[in-house]
Amino acid sequence: MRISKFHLATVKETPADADVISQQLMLRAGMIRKLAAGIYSWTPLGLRALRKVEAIVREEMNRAGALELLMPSIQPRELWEETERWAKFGGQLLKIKDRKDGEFCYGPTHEEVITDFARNELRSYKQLPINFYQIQTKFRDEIRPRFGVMRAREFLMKDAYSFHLDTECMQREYQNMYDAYTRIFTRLGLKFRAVAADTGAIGGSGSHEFHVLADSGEDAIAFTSEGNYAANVELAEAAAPASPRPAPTESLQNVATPTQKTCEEVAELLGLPLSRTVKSFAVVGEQGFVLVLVRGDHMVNEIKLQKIAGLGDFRLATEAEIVDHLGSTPGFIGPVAPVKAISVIADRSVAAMADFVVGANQAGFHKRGVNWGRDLPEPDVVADVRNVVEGEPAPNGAGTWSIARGIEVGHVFQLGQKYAQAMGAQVLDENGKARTMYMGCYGIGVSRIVAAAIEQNHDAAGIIWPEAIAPFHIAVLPLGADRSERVREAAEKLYAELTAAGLDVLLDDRKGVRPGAMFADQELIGIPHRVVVGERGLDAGQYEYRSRRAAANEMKPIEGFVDWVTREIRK
RNA sequence: CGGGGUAUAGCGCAGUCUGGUAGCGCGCCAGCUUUGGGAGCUGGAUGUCGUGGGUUCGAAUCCCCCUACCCCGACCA
Repeated sequence: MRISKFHLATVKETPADADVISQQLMLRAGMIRKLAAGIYSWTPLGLRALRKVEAIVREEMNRAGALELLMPSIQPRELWEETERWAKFGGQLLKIKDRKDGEFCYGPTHEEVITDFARNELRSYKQLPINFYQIQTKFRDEIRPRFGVMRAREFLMKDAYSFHLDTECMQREYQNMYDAYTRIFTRLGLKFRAVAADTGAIGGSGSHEFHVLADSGEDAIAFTSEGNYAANVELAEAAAPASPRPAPTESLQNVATPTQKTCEEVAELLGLPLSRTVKSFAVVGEQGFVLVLVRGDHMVNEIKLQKIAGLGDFRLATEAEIVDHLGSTPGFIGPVAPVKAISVIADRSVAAMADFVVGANQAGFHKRGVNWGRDLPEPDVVADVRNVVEGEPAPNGAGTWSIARGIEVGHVFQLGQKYAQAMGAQVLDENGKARTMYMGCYGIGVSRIVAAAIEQNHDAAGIIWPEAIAPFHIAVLPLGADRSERVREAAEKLYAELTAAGLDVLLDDRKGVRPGAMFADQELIGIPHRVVVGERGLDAGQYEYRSRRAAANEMKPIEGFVDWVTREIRK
């Protein structure tokens, strides 16, 4: 591609409303343009990167035996009523009406459509197992779209759905997809990690997420020092306390904490370690007001909390409810002597504490020397309801937990019969008996991968594309071509040869563009290789080659250069 | 949805408090010079000051409504 015939639209200034590096660089490089909140156009440059990701995903899905199809993005309400997700999916579902007032949604995912397709197409166990996939635009009306295409409302997704007669078969395909995903992210040149995950709104039994590792990632993932187990922090289990609860040594007393509301402030005032304080988190569940207790140095894990019987879809308590049940405003609340009956859920670490500090349910006061059984009843529920922290022991002798940040780019689920059951997707087995199919589903955020790759690979000058995603493999930069017929001809010849070798080549044939601007553009848009053609080099029979990751030029003989650089790029 | 903020040229911003000719930088166009790390000079084009209403002789500026966008919290590929 010649830049003179391409739409290269780089800018020097960082757009004001871009707050992560990938979004800044994609805008500066001219890869994407915002149309509305969370809705982007892909420019010719950006689309080249997107298509490369898409091509690798498609190749590996095909290699793994999945069949590509394409389903509609607009889906009728009736289908979503069958699984009760028209209501359950909530505000993320973009609902639209046609001219006859018929109700539709823009597909955020395709379990309903594919299950409908499968129940119509699949009649016999002989047609199973089968795995259908598509690469298609999805729309999720995110509460808060941000970070450019990393968390957009409209995005490109590869979604696959497999159908099976039994669980074992489903699990084999799950493993097959897990392996295909591993190949995909490896080929894309990304540092990634598969982690055990919560199933969320999609549902089902088993699930893994694939995360691109990057410090700017929105997700925390936990992995053990022994045994190679990794999980989303939402799921990572905290080991039960090793030692039993000590006997009380202090008596219960009120202490004045006039302005100290947080555990940190209270611990500092009392000269106690943060781990001696207890945080009280007020929620309202199906069975009323609940106080959740975790240690002052821990964080409540709301996903774990949701799984506790009787809580269901809990919500944070309002300030009025807190005052009503405990007699105090937030900041000084605790489980001792509530005004009204409440239930108490204690994290396992809290249940094993003695002589701890809690809010006194009185503004300006906390209680210290608090002990279970003596000063308040034993907790109603003791469970693991907190996030694990860096360095703490992992369960089952798996060493210690470490925490890293990741960007979720893939997710595989064993759905079981959830959708097939709700929608009556059955086939006849070898005995002529109707059996409900088992399903798996497997997603990859194609557009998100482009952003994630940048988060993981950039420097002060711009993007550094992994070879597999780069919109162009190599840039040819002629210096002084406006004055030198020789340079112009040599660059044209090199461009033709590299193109003939099957590479995606960008030739900077713009008139009157000075060298500094050429270099800056090539580095910003992240072309992994560049070759400078100038009078200096031609006199010496050399090109100046530079890898995007290198700090200096290498002089390469013109003779044999195309072969050499083609091998560099292909390896 | 709750809280906070912004809206002025293609982009980044000043001007608003204290009402009176709409500005700066980058980019864009033309010419000349320059040419190995985002060139210099000269000249030029570009705005319903987010929308609607009000106050006023006069509104980017003051008041009201609306809308869009951004940031912080509960979601997910």
